[in-house]
Amino acid sequence: MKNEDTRVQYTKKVLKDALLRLLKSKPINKITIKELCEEAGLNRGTFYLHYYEPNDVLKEIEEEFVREKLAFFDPYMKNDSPDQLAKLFEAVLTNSELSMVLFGHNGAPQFTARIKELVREGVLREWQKEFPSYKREDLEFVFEFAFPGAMNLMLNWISGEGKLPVQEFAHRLDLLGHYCHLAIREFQH
Amino acid sequence: MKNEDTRVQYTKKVLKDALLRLLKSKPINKITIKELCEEAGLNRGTFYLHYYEPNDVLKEIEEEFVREKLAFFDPYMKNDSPDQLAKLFEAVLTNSELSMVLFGHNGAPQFTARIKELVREGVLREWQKEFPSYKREDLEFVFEFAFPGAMNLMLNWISGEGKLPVQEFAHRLDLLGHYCHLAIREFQH
DNA sequence: TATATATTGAACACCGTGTTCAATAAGCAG
DNA sequence: CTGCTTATTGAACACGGTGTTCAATATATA
Repeated sequence: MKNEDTRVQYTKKVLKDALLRLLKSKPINKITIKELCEEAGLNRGTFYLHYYEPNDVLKEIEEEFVREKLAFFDPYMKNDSPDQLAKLFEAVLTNSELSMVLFGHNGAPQFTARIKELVREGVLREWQKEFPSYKREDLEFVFEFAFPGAMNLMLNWISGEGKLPVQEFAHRLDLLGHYCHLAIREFQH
Repeated sequence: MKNEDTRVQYTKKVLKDALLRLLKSKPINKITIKELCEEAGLNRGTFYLHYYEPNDVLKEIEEEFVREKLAFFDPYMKNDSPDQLAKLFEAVLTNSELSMVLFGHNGAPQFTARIKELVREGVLREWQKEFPSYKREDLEFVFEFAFPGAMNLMLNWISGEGKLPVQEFAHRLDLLGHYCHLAIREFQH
């Protein structure tokens, strides 16, 4: 009873594949259980044995992506190297098709929020180390500014098929993050 | 035949009011035509005389908000003053309830994009004036970074009932935008 | 006041939903 | 390989929202 039944694994896999196919042409909330099952070649009743709505399948896809490709963000790994950003790009690049769906507008509203929370702790800790004199709340303020911007740039970058070389793109993100901190000096309270 | 029929005006108004009421508890894509009409006290058939789906009503609400409250962004008004930001805050503050819905997660996915395009031209022109030596594409790169961040901060700020004084909040946004430009100096090509 | 037209309520077929049931297929443990 | 367990299937069902129609009614406008 170690692993899931082979049949269940198959069912979930074809559902995920079918969903990703459909997500390229329409947003998640326009995808119906019926069409998802037809795309997957499954009986509609089978869907209800594992999920409640199509978004559940998407959540599972995200979960896998985070667990398998973004494991290095785990704070327990004590990965204090600033090349996390580079690793993230690598993961995104080698899974660009999937990333485009997850990060894109047809993707999951909850995904961005998921990544945000995943990244928050590590980034704030890093920043706190670099700027010990700054207040935690000011760093969070800047994080709330910089994170969505970085996500948006990344989405543009993936979609645009990476006109900029990876190194330069990462360099710019790094720069922007860095310069945002400088603003804190002029914050008032 | 100057204006719309009084009855049509009434119908659209109650639909908008009803939709805003419903949007406080659930996202737009979960709102059904049936419940919207019941909330509005209208016959379901009446809805189809003016709209196709609930999102159309939301789009019209946005349209009005932009036209009535954000008219000063119109580039034809040649409003070259940098107090556009302050005016935006004023508009958002005096319509905080509506703004929270439009900017928030239950609101319209297209609204943020709408504002983005509305603001883009003015902001880029302003920046180009301030930093004539910078390339247009670099300024756009920074805009793609700064805009989502600013929107996110604004949403947080409205929802948090404005813990920060307006002036200080606007000051910080201004600062962040300014410091982002400094990064351009170190861009490579 | 007379005319135009917006709204209503009812009815309709259509479609996706969520659930059930017995029959069938496939995996898994011994 | 065999027997047991369980996932999947196909069919059926009631339910609810959709989109459209129609004549009847109410209301605005000229």
